Amino acid sequence: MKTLLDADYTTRDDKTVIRLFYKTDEGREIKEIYDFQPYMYVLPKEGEIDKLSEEIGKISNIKNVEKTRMLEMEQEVDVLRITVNHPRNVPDLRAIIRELENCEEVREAHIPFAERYLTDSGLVPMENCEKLNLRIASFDMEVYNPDREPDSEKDPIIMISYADNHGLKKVWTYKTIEGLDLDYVEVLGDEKEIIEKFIETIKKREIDIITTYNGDNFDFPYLKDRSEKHKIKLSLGADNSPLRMERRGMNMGARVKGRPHVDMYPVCRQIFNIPRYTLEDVYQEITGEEKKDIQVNAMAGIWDNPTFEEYTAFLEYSMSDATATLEIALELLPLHYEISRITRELIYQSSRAGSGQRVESLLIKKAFEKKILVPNRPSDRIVNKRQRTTYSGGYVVEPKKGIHDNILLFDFRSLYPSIIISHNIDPSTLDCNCCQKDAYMSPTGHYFCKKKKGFIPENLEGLLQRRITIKKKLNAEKDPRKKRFLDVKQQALKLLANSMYGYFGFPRARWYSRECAEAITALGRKYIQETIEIVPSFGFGVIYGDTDSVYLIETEGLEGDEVMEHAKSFLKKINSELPEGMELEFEGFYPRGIFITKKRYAVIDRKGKLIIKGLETRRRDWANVAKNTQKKVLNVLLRDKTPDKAAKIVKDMVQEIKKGEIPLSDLTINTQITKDMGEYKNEGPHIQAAKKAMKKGMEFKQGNIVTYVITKKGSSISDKAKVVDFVEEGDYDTYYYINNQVLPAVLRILEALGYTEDELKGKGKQTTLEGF
DNA sequence: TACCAGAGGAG
DNA sequence: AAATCCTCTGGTA
Repeated sequence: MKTLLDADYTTRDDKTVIRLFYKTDEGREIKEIYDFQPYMYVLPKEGEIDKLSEEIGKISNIKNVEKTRMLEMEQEVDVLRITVNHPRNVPDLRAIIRELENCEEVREAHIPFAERYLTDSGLVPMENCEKLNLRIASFDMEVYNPDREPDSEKDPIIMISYADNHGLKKVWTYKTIEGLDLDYVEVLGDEKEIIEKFIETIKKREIDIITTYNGDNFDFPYLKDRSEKHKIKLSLGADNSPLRMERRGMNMGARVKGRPHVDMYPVCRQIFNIPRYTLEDVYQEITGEEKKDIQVNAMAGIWDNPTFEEYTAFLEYSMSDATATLEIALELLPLHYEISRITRELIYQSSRAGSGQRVESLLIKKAFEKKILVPNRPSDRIVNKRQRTTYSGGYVVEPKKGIHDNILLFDFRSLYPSIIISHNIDPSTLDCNCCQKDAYMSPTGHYFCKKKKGFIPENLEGLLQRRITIKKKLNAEKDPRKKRFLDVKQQALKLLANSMYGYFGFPRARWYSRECAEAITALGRKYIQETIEIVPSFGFGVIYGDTDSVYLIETEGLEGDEVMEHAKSFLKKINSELPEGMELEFEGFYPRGIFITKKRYAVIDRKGKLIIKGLETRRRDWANVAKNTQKKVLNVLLRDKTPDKAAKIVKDMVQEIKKGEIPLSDLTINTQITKDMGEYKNEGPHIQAAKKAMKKGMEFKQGNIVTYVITKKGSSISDKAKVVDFVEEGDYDTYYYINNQVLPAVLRILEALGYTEDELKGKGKQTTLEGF
């Protein structure tokens, strides 16, 4: 048994060699493939294939020209398959060929060579990797940082922590202290020695996967710089090749050949929705436990003049970074193994890929199997054009504002995927020539072929059917380990199925089709609107709805079983009229809910669990004081049904804030820097806070989340905004936190119940309590 | 006060 | 480098 961990190509004697990095029962294996050459397809102008073939034959660096038949928009076409001697010549040859008189188009010239091999060979990365018991290690570094942000030119690495899933835990450092007693600490001579020890350990312990937390942007590039300083070859690769930093779009990826490096930071940003993505926050999200943390600005001081307690705490912190990263990796990697297997992308790629890239990888593999010509990547000009053409999305119902009791929720199961499948929505079936009258119609005026199944609907259906099979197995399975394995499998399939609609509308997609994306959403609107129209005839009223869901209340004085009977006949009626594969489901019953505006509401379920949507409580750019107060008010209204307590909660919190005793952790606001720092026309509080912090040596760039507090000193809000690291406890603007945080968050809710702002601020009388 | 840029959520 | 719809803030004129 073996599992494919990595693949690349190299050049030997000017010939290409594909290398496949396997983990096997015995150890590892690097298989080399010599007989695979890059190629591209060329579509000739109508009837000119022979002329074109002749023209291409005259060009140098071409190994072979051969006629073949491929599918283009579900039609068989004659094309030329051009084999090239080396991938490095592909771009130039493509440019030459596409200018030839008889050439219509060049295809598949831009598929990276190693990926091309994986596609054509049908190899599945990470197959059986669970059975092979992969050796997974994590590492983290602490760096000397007297100027806050370390500079790899001068600031050495002072600790490297390491943990693997075979029991080894280490912190390598080169300073000790009297009485130091931590069994995992190994004190070596200097920075060079700890780096060498790290490299040696990865190799000796036959590590298969290296994980880090932000290793792409910090640990690996820093380690690389420091290794170069010491003239150490950072030969971590399974073939002893050095670590390589690769460009991946806007970001960098640290690549170790044959021992894939998986950076958990981008993985966590994709999977979790939390206010911040520090290792501590993510660790808490996964395990529910607090992780040790120490102040970054204290590190250099501790290193220079350590006390026993401080140094021990520093070492413990360092160790916990590696063990936490390992724990996170062990938790999240299984999903990525599965995504890797489904999309047949290397784990190095798939762990860093976005939804669009994953869908595309999957489609390229499936296209190869069906001999479908892969569409080219759009040029920047086309991408720009696509970005300018927008289309309409889901339908949102204006909510009936206020409190409602006994709410029923219905929603369409996988609305967009089920529309794609049941209406056969695909670029190749769009406005086909064969079934104009009898086709699947879209409200947009386009129609979709009924005779031939489209490429994307077919594959989407495949994903969903596999998911159904797996879910059946999952329900029958007793062994918790196997259950978890199956659950991860179905999650991965769901993830990919749900990405298909977005892919149609993604301007950089090869299979982009605005008509398809538009048809999907238009049909979605049609079905939800038709559903809403017949609601009254079953004795219900619509409280709210968004895209694929409707919240209903009973309106004709029915009770208990009678309500459920009506709900059942409502469902039956809707479902009898839906196309096969689409289904409206009863999703839940909520004794009470409060609806504020579109996309902002809260309901409580029978178990007393509060479900809050869109409100400040759910947003990272609001302070905890406001979020917690809002949550308390919602609890009082929905759970305890004691609205008069709400005013007291708010008044008490206002007093607390005035006292100046709210801890900073409840005052911080998190906002992401979404643009390049220089691109801002309007600099909001987070940007101005970041800029001030940058003057003090902190680094900020696009993608970072700024955690700031509105302090006492300054004129405007932005002026008062300071990154939390530079704020003293108690230094906060009470006026701002009362009037711009707590009050707006709670007033919005109370106003939806009919209170006025003046009443709530004690200026008026509380007479509008009746009604609940 | 009206408008905008910017952000982050829902589905 | 998945889509659109929507609310809300802080700054500006």
